[in-house]
Amino acid sequence: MLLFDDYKKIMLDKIKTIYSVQDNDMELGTNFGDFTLKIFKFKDNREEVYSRIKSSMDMEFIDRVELQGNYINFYIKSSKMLDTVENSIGTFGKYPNTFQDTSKALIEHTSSNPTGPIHVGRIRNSIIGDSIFRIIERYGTRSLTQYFVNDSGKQVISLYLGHIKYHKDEEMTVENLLDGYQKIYTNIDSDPDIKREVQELDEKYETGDNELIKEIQNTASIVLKSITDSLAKLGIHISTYVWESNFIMYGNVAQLIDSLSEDLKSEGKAKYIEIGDKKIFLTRQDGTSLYFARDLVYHMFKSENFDWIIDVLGEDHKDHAKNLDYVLHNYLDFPSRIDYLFYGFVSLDTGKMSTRKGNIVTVNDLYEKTVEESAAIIKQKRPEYSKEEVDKISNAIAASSIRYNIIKINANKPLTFRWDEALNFEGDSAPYIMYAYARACSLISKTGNTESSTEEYNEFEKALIKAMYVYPYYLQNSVDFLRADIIAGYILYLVKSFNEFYLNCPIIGNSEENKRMRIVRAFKKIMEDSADLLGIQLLEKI
RNA sequence: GCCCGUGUGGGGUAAUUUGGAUAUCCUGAAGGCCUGCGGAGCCUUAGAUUCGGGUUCAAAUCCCGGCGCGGGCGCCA
Repeated sequence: MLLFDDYKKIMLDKIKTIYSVQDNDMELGTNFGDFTLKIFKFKDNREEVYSRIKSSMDMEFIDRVELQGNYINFYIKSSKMLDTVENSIGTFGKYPNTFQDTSKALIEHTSSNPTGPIHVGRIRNSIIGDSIFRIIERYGTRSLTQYFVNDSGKQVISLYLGHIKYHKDEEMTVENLLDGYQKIYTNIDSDPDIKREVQELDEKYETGDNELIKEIQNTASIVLKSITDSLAKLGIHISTYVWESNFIMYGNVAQLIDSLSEDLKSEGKAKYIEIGDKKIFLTRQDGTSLYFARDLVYHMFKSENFDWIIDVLGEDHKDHAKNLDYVLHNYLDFPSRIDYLFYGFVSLDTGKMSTRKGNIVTVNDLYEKTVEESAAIIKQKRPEYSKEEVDKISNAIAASSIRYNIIKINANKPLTFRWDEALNFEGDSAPYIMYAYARACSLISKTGNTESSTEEYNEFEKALIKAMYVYPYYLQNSVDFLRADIIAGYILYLVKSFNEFYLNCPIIGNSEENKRMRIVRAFKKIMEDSADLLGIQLLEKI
């Protein structure tokens, strides 16, 4: 929960004692006042409504109240907004302050099958998950992230078998494993032996051959390591891992199927549950379990320790999630709050991404090219920087840029990856944001820390102060709708306000220096706070 | 075919939940600022709500239909 001087709420509460208005009748103003109240429902006597509301607005933070058409616009004193931000930072080290929630949240994200490098499509999952995790933490809810490692099923068995068949005496490197995996897939249709071997291993695996399960876990963990290395480059660190095989090893899947037995129907030996006119199978004819059953077990497991479960899923999982949710709530008394966050697929401008056709861009490729490109620009713009500085900055730009370009798009929209956009560092981009921060830092390093108690602010100063003050409203919204793109939009708005201020308000040596530096120092803090939510790495020099 | 989602300037994108003022911002195009505290900047101009109906004082937003696009319809995951 966020704690700050919520002027909107204070005004609304007061207005509610006079007239019946809804919370959403008042919103943040854009061009017309700091806050604005819709009074269409009072339009027959709006003059009277206006004058009664106006005279009730006797709070100290009110600058003025105006009637414009069917709206009442409220202007807040900039000095009060700046005080609010500064006091909170001074007292609590952050604006807004938070009240620590007692509940615990678990965000499951990425969970890519450990059968290949992570590409720019899958990374959308990780970036959304990690940003939502950071936002919820910031909001005051204790959270962890979790990667569900899918190490059962034919895909991972093929990875294991590929190594045995094609690279048996070689070291288990990621390259060898992926090569063997590809070979299994290209040969499985023409070679009945391979099909049979996969089948045999699968049955052995499912009946709980713990020796085999462990060997396959080891194999998968090598590819998994390469995935988490890619994530780490973007500043994404998973708190916990859960191996799907553990649920088979410890018999949880069998238990679940037992406990549901009254609700299950059979077709031969295969068991299914009926939802509407659909049959959702939990086990196969041979008794082995299916994804749906294992996912039920996994969710029940998550709910044992967490009050709030968030799953980040590709939109191809929509039906699955709907059915899962239905069974969890109607047959299993699922105790936790659960949210499913879906995201649209990422395609390339050359068409759909396809591992088999080789039409993919891996995160490692993208990262390397972005580092290269930004390093070239830094060398040109700042030839005096050392190699270490160039390295540090270009890595920060690459991680920030990749994250920002993906998170700024509303998750449920499809996204087309384009190299020229990924490598554009102007306008709505991470370097634009990082640069504004560096400018602010440069000013701070050149000025002293002096007091100022001016009440008068020009339009640029006012706009920037307001942009800082409204941060909690954006944060609240992004938590309410579990949307990280709202924060991206906010940061861009904040930075634009700063750049306009910077160009129009000279500071060093100016008579307004002390007043303006108060604003700059607050801006620096809000930037650090908000950029961190998206994993944008701010540097004092860029 | 059926089900779910989506459609905003040349390209991308916000506002759509909760109907409300002049539809945001970026890019690209045309022009401009600046011996400037860091130009990865700032300003100006032109340019958009898929089509048809409906509800409403008011529709990008809600409802119905068409068309386009994405996803799903496995004893795969």
